Amino acid sequence: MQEALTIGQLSARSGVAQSALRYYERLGLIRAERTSGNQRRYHRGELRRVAFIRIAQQVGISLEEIRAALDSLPAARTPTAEDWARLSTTWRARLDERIRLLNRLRDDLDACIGCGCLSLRRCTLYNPEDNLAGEGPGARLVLPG
Amino acid sequence: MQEALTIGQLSARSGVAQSALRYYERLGLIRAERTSGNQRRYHRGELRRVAFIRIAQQVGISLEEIRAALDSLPAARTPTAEDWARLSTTWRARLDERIRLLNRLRDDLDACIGCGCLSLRRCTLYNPEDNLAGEGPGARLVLPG
DNA sequence: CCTTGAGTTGAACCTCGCTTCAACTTGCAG
DNA sequence: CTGCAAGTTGAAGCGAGGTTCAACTCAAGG
Repeated sequence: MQEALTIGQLSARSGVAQSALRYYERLGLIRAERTSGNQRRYHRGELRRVAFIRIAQQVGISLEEIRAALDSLPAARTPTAEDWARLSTTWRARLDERIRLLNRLRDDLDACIGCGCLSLRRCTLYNPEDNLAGEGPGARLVLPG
Repeated sequence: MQEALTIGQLSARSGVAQSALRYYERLGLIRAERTSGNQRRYHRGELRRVAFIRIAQQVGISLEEIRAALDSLPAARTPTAEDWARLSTTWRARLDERIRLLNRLRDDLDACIGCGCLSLRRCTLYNPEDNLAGEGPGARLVLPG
């Protein structure tokens, strides 16, 4: 098993376009060594990073936030299982939060449809606190989060 | 209760910037009548549409997809509760799907961290079907959805 | 050698979802 | 009627997250 991956190999393995991998490198999300001829060679560990990046993106986290999270991993040595676990703990909270939000949105929508209150009056979804009467009649849209 | 809302009123009520409301109109997401002096006047029902748009956006649905969904509402008459309910049913499925996906992502991540398999080998998260051995050894990243 | 495919760069371009701007016109209160 | 806030337009700009392109170099096989 060879130690380093070319960009083509990393792209094929990760399913991420080469242009995107170079872009991630510019943003500081992944790292590569260079051959004498200036070609990128990736540690196998970068595959983990790329996977992590795509997963995080899926749940709506920006590349900048992802970069910040990945910066918490030690650059000098290969991250251990504990390093990843520490990072994962933080992110689990994010996932939990998003799941909670989605559930609330769905349930609220169900409730609104059910009660026929999509008129935006007396509706917990659009007017959660019912304290917005300051500027004339009617509710104001308040988005959760 | 006045019948029509100005753009300023709709903006204040919905929490959406006027520029965004004009943008939505250009994309065909909302509609407005015009005064003799060419100013927009919104039916109160447009408030529902705007709220719907923001909610849908929150769960990561593009404006184009939202437009397609809203096109299913009758343009001629004010949508009834049944019209909205029909639309909501479709979207509930979307929400359920996204919730399912997020849960899976979280659980898989937990499992991967737990088993130390973030090496992308023998890992259900990165290699759900374990049938990707065609092009050399090692797993390929396969994103769900 | 020569060829061919894979890799390199910076710059330009793209879509999405808006915001900002300039240069006006309308609506309404005093 | 004046004055001013609120509305109008099209065009340009922005930030994120990339892709595409031209012009080149590198690596490996014959």
